[in-house]
Amino acid sequence: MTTSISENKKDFFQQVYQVVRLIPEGRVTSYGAIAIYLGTKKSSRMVGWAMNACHSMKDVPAHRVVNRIGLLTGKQHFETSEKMQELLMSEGVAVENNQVVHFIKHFWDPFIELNLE
DNA sequence: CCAGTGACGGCTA
DNA sequence: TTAGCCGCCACTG
Repeated sequence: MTTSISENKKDFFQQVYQVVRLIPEGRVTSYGAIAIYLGTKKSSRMVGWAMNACHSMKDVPAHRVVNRIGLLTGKQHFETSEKMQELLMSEGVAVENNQVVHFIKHFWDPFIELNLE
C-alpha cells in the first residue's frame, strides 16, 4: 500500500508514536532516524521531546528508541531507570552501561523496513 | 505574542 | 580523537 504513515499528517506526536509502535521486538532505532522518516531530520530533538508525552501512550515502546550512539538517554524518564534496560534485555537486546551493545546490529531503520513492506 | 524548554545531531576547534 | 557549541522544530506558560 502506498499509503504511508506520513500521509496521515495528524499531530507530530502521533506520527512519532506510529513509527515507534512499528519497531519490532529485539530492535532499536534512533531519534534521528524517526525524525528523518517524518521529514524533519534536522529536528531529532522534537522526536525525543515527543517521547516525553509518550507516557500517555503505553503502546509506544519508547524503550526501543535511543539516541544515535545507542545510549539510553531517556531511561531517566521511565518508571525506573532500570526499566528501560530490563525491557531491552527481555527482548534480546544486550545493554551494558546504559548503552546498547552492537547498536548497529539491532538498529531498525524505518526507511528500509517500512519501504520493503 | 514572546521566550524557554527538550529522551538530539552534526559541525568545529 | 575527544570535547564543546550551536542549530532545529514543536509545544507550554
